[in-house]
Amino acid sequence: MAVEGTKASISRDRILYEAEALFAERGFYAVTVREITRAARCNLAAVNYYFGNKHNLYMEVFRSLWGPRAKRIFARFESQLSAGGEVTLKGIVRALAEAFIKGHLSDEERLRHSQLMIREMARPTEAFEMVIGEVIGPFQRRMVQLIRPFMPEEIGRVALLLNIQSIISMVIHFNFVRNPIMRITGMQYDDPFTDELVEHVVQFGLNGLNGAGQGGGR
Amino acid sequence: MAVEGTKASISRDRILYEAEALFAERGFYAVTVREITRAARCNLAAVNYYFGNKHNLYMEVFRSLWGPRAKRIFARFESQLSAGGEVTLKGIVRALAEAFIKGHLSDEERLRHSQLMIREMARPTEAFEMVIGEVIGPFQRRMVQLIRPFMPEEIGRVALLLNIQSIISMVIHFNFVRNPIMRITGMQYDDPFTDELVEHVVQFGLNGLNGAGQGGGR
DNA sequence: GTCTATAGCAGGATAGAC
DNA sequence: GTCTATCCTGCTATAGAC
Repeated sequence: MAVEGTKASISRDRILYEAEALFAERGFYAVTVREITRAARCNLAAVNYYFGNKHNLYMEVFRSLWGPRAKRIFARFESQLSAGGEVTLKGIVRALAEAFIKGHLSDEERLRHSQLMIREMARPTEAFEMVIGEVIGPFQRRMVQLIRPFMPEEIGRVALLLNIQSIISMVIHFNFVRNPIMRITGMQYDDPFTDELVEHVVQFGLNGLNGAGQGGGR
Repeated sequence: MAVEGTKASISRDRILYEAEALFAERGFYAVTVREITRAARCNLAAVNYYFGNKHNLYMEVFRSLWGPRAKRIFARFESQLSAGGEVTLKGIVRALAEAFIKGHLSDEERLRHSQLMIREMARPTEAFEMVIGEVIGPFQRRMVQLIRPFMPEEIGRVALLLNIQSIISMVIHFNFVRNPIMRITGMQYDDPFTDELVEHVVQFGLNGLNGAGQGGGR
């Protein structure tokens, strides 16, 4: 609303930014207003001044940071999709994997984004309606539209959705469950490894999709 | 240690049971000792009497409920695996999917089990060492041992682990992220639907695995 | 082993100076 | 818009009666 970057909004922005990081990392209840204001290098009273209370701050994180970022990721997915000329199943899966695992965000920001989303999926709050209504729902519908032409005619609606969810489960998993993944594989989440992750998701997901509706081989 | 079911241990057991349900559903910080003791129909002081403090109670949930249950699930997986005679790749994936999605636990208990595990994976506490050292690690090694023979000779260690993790990502996803799944598919987690989930995971996972190391089709 | 009562403290929220 | 000081609730943990 207000002009970005004015003196008036600097503290407010820092609070939002730090609050998102902390909520993503540890969840609403584990984070205190004192921590947030300390991280944002401002006063304890600032959260109440700008957002009324802690809960409103949480909601505002979704409205003004998470939501717009999700839209940027979606836009990126679409532009990569149409950049490759003809749309193939492989191109769709690759665009999805890259949007979630690599994308144009910093590694830290992408992790934060996934964590907030998964927290809402696992334990919905008021933000869930926004997350599913404005982001997950539309994305899901778009994926159905994209993938349907590559699936057998007779595939059911639910079966199609489960296929899409399975691809999504991988990208979520590899983003969110980093600790055990690093521990088990011994890898760090650096560029070569995330490249390998994308390649893996594309290959595994494509083969999974290609087998849809045929009862599975071997 | 003490004889199960004696008067002496009834309150303690109820606290453990209710604490696990609450911690799984909402996480350590969102749950209060008051809630736990209210749910267990005993006094506020009981948590400190039996467990010293709230944190020890959390750890005890993992030691005496979660850990043993994980071992039962593992045993179930093994027995189903050997029950089918010859071990096939499909048999392995099916045993895994059934152990996590159906299994012999009640639906509520399985959900609880997954939720606690994922909380630790996403945000490790002291319980993480136990979870990964005694459960996830051994299971992962067993899966490597089982699946390796079906993979191309030249497949790398990390590639193999990513394939295994991808199967696991699906069963975790379909267990944990129920809210959006139900919302999106319009399905309830009843028997027919979990059957469909198992079939889907088996088929999608099998196709994903069968394509491993070949660079993806189409 | 279970209870009541309460200490002690950390948290969210507010009042009011600057 | 930002700060300090403070209120008050609700929490964990403990003391001590039964």
